[in-house]
Amino acid sequence: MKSVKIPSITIYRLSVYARNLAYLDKKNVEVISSEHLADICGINPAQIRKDLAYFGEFGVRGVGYYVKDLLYQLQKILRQDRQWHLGLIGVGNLGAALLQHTHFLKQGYVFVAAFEKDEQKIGKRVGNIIISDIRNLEDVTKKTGMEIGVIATGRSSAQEIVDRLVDAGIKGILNFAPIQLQVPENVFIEYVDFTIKLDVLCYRISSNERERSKLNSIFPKAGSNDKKY
Amino acid sequence: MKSVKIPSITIYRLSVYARNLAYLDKKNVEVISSEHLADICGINPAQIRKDLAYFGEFGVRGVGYYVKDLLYQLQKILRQDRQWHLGLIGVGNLGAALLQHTHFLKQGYVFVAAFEKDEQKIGKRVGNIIISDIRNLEDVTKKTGMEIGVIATGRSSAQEIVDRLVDAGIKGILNFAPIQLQVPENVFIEYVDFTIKLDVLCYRISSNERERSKLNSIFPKAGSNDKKY
DNA sequence: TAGATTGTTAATCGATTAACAATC
DNA sequence: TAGATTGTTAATCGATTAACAATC
Repeated sequence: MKSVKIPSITIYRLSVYARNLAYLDKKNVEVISSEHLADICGINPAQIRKDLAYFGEFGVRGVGYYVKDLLYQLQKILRQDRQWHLGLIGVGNLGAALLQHTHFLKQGYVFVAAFEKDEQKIGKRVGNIIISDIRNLEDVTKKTGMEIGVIATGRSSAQEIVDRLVDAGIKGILNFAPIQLQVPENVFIEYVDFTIKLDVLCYRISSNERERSKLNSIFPKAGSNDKKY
Repeated sequence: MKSVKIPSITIYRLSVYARNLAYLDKKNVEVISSEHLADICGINPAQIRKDLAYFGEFGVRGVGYYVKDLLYQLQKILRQDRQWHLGLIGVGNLGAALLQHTHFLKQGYVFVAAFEKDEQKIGKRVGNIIISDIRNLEDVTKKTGMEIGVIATGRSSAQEIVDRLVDAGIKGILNFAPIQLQVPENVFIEYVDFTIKLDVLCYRISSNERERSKLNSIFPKAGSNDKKY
């Protein structure tokens, strides 16, 4: 009865596997070992086998995994075997780019609505979508069968929008706004935050340089002996 | 000599703390406890104190942290106390949105160049940047003092571009292309991948529904007894 | 001083990986 | 059968958190 709680990071990797299997399939690769797939994904092969074991046995011992078959199984697990209806809130530069992001469509994600508070933008078309008034959020959400809200507003309005989406019955939120949001436990939220990733990058570069200049002052020349990878 | 390796996730959280401290400072909050800050960031208070302890003692026992002071210290650690020069490769919908992303500027990130292979786009202006020919990547990188490459191309060209950026001396890459990239060990890379996040979201929604319908068939009504959070 | 909150240790928790029996 | 690779266990590694002495 009590099923094992599967970690988010495992699901994340499943999606990486599926993506790369789709690529291999397109290249007409028919069979792949966990070791080779691990190479492509930048992951440990035991990790892959462990991740898959949460859901069943998909491989053939001594052989590996049939690409088409494993891909099919993963798509079923991830519910990539159907369309998902997205709604965008906040049609700024980023929001507009997401509306026109063709990669989503290939993956089964379709925007069915977009919302703005800016009167100038309401009624305009971006991609295939006519922008709605944010005041009609609840109505349009229900009419269009929106299932997932994509938040591309600023920090200040994000929580209020989330509350309204939750009340309207939305079960998932992809948040691009730089703020931690509150949702009830049967609603799920994922954060996309590239400013933080830039911060991490800059820290790593700086601390690497600090490290090197320290080494250089002790062993002059040592740091300049760069190897190719 | 051998300094403790600080986990990426700690740096990630440091950036979250800094962001929220900046917000608190703007609201004229002067002192904050780890418990309250933890609330805002959606993190355990012991976690915050542990993360900070990697870098020093920034608080006052019995009091908490002075917002302005801690913010200043974090910005110094993260090297947010200077400008960073970004270069964009691939000016599609997403790339163009990033070029015009005003939030970056506030954080000290400035695009100094953008590159395309599409002749139609070369020479056009987006935001403050004139798009360069990708063939001049190495030249323009050096001339503009580009430090970080932001990859917003498709999967197929990403690795080749990374190799050229690395040869041109770039030390950090923010990658939006859906592919695992190879870099030498003194070059750092961060991935932004919102399609995967959508996949995780859909899995969570689906598995939650599967769970609920299972419960409902055993204890009818149980699932409909929704509590507010 | 009494109350509060930090900095830090030690315990807990969870995720990764090596190793190998099972088996194609 | 011999060789290869999975599925799974057990060991390792690392991150989170509770607890509390230090101290403002």
